Amino acid sequence: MSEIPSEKILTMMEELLNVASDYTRLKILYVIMDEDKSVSTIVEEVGASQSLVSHQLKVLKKANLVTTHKEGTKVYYKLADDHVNSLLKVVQEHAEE
Amino acid sequence: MSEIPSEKILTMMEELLNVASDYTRLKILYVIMDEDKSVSTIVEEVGASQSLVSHQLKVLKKANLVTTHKEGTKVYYKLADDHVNSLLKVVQEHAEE
DNA sequence: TTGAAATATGAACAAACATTCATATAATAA
DNA sequence: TTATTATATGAATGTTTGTTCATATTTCAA
Repeated sequence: MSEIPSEKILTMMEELLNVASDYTRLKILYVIMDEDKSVSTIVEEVGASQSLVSHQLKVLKKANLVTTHKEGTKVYYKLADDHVNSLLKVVQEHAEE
Repeated sequence: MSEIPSEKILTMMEELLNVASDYTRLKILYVIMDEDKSVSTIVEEVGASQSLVSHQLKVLKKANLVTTHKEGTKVYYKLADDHVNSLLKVVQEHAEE
């Protein structure tokens, strides 16, 4: 007897899934999964343009999937919490079958 | 040391998340979560137009998130497998905090 | 065979979005 | 200050997509 979540919860779920459902952002999330990394490192490892990565990092941050801290001129991004990990794991398992 | 999934896997993950990341489709998935239901029942319980529900059911089916069987004029939809449940659970938990 | 009920489909449209390009801002070093 | 490195931002654009409206198809009963 699972209930349908409230409109508010459903909307929040929709937003989270929307943010996660982009190739570039998925790749970013994996790149910073184990340790926080600077934007320039993320740009290298993701293999996308600096502008695109910066735009998408902003999307991820606005949705609270990542947090940041600054060191000098560099900005380090990391996953916000463990839910993001769980989400990626479940989706990856589904995809790998 | 989590590896970045292959391009193919990432694309599949992107597609799954995309399909899940819509308000109407999320609601449909919850409506048929416990038992399979006919389109007309889904339309009622979701509270969207028949056309919209039908279109979105098609999207869900194409992505293999749901399966169908026919009884007379009615078509019954149900969740394809348990991954869908797990995915919704993880996302819902994230949203509820 | 007509009619009604259930479901699917196609066109049309506005809104959302990913990406690129050019440029701005911030921090530091020389 | 000036130059350089790191990051962010804004405009522009082409594509995708959610929704509606109208209509088609299927199934079965009368």
